[in-house]
Amino acid sequence: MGRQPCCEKVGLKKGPWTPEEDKKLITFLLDNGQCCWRAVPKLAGLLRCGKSCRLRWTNYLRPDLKRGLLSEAEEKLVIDLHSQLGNRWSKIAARLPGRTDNEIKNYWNTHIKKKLKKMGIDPITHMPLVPEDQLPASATFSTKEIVSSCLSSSSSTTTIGTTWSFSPTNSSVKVENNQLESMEWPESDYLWGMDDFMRWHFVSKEGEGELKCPDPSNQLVQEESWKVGLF
DNA sequence: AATTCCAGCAACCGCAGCCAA
DNA sequence: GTTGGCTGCGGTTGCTGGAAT
Repeated sequence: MGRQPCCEKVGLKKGPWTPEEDKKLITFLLDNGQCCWRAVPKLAGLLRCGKSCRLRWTNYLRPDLKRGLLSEAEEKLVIDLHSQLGNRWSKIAARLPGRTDNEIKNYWNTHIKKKLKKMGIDPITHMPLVPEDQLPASATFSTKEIVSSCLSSSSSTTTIGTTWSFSPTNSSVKVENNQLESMEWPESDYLWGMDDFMRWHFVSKEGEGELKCPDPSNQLVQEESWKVGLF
């Protein structure tokens, strides 16, 4: 039997969206809001699958999207979140205002993966890419340190990062997070809430963004700085 | 100048999860 | 408890433009 397709594909257009199609979709969604995606193409006068409309809207047409390359701070945040969450792009994207899961996934696959490999870090495990026979008796590696030193020579104050201590003799790996106490936390605990994220201080630096750890004594000022810098 | 190669990115596909009937 | 529909997610594909030959 099998499932029915999400929509009747016969006669539907595929491939790149035209400006006219974009305009129709934007106009419809701004006028009516997001309702059931299945009905959107019909109501908006588009020969597209509802899924395709949702994707186009969420990834490219939404007015709150940021475009362009990820800033250094965003890149570091993505790396850190990936070390905690793995390929859960939507969860990672939720921590980066104005960025989409698809955008981050693409950026990871095309830029960050290569960069990490070049740095000697396994992009999957975030462990150092060192042949087993070359490992010291015991060592401590920090993605924070490696990433910070390799991504930029500027003095970053970002304090996000995961520290891996492992001992080949007993194959034990100890994972520590500079912000978070344990990788074993349930997601709701070890992920930052949006409020936590908003407390970070976004500083414009020669066109690049940078996250700074907030001064706990002046949280309100830091929060406002972040918002101003970001938007 | 023409051709080939390759990186980057937009878009598609299939599956899983959720929810209502 | 089961079934079917819808939405969202993650992996993958394929097109495009720039670089290399």
